[in-house]
Amino acid sequence: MVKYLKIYETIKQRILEMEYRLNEKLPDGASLGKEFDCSELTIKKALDILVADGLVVRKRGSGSFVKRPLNTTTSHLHGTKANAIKHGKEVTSNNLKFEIIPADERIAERLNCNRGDLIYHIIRVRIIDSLPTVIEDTYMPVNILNGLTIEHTQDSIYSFITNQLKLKIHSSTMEISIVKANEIESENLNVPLNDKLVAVEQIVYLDNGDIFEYSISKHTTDTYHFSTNFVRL
Amino acid sequence: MVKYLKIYETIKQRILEMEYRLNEKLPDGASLGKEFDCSELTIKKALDILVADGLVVRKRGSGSFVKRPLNTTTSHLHGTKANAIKHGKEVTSNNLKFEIIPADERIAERLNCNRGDLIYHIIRVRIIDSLPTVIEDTYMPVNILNGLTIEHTQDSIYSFITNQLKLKIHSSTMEISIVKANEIESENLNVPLNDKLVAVEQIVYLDNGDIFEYSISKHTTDTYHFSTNFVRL
DNA sequence: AAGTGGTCTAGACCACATT
DNA sequence: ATGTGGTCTAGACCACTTC
Repeated sequence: MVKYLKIYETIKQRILEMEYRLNEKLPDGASLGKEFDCSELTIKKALDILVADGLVVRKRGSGSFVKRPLNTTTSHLHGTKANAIKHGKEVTSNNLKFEIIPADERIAERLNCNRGDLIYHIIRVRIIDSLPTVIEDTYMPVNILNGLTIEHTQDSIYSFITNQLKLKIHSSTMEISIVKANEIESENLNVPLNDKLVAVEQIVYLDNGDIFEYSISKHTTDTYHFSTNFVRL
Repeated sequence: MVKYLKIYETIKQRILEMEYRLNEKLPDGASLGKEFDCSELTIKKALDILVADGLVVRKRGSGSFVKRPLNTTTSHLHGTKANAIKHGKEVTSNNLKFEIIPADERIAERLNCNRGDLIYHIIRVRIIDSLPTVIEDTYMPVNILNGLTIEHTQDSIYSFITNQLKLKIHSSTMEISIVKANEIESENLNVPLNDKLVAVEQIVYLDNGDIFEYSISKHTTDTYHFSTNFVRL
């Protein structure tokens, strides 16, 4: 690991373990540079990540201060399964569809590919702690996800992507709105027809700029919970 | 403005105006350094912001490439009014409550202040394009928002904070879930009792680490729409 | 082998806050 | 006046990609 990340981890640890306490002033750049045997700029890079995390505030002329403790945000840069496991829950999947189709106009636009390109189309009901909770409608380019099988979809597609294919997820866009359950959704999620569902539309980017997923998930309202934090750029 | 921000703006402009086109390779660091008469590190800082924006991907060994066009994300680091205006909508407010109260246990924890500290407590119904759309329950420390009047709450509190008090918003945390309308909400939002609403709980931080707002907003499901993008840190 | 980004240094200079 | 962070430079060295 590179130096500034090591320093970042070390200082983060100190904050989380209260070695540096809330509102306490951190040592200045020069002192930290001596401690970690590096230049002040390298210290700055480490502290800048802590600032983005919201754990530190730096004030020109007065110093760097410890701020709020880390809050546990569910990252939507992981899959449904990884998030559930992080919260100690069991996930199974019920595949409604696993097919390869040519991209139509709309899908091609979302996936930034050409019409006719081959696309995995997967519809799954995710069952969390024995409760049908989400129905996920997912589109992924075959040329990126080459080798994806129905077995992977039973488990975690994200783990296939990161562990097997060694691809790295960079970012995602997300839109949340409320929709009414149609017949299929009603049946599979065990809710009344026209009951309200939380619709989440996502486009997920790899760090090379490629899009590997476009999906629409519909969640039951009882179970849906989303939390995040923003930092102004 | 500092150099790297100027360079960032310039290059962003070139991408948005298609001078640098999608998937096109940008000039390398040394060339850009010559063009902008600066060091390569300064170029890197500018390009790094474009990477965070998702507009550029940098690949060690091969170069920097233009990626997807900017998408219009509604920032929740602005107020309800600013967001509505950006979408060309009219906002008015109907104040249900404007009081100053001492912080109880729960509020003190959320606002990271002491029990008994004075807090503005404001409840407003926001009417967007003649439709009652959100009921906002807001708590703000008096010592930070000193001078806030009921007139400001009729308009935009955010504009008071940024324009009058010259405070800068740094970040926010946000939680979304679905709840049932109680009597007050049902009446004011003109929906049936127990109808579902989108509850958004927010804590907003200033760049000095202080919290200036804790709020719970409840939106009608017909109108709620949230979009954002994440970047993995 | 050549091209290109990423990390790191030492030091200069500036902007802002505190005393 | 002093302390502290922010920007910027010039150059070294390394890691990865392409040819």
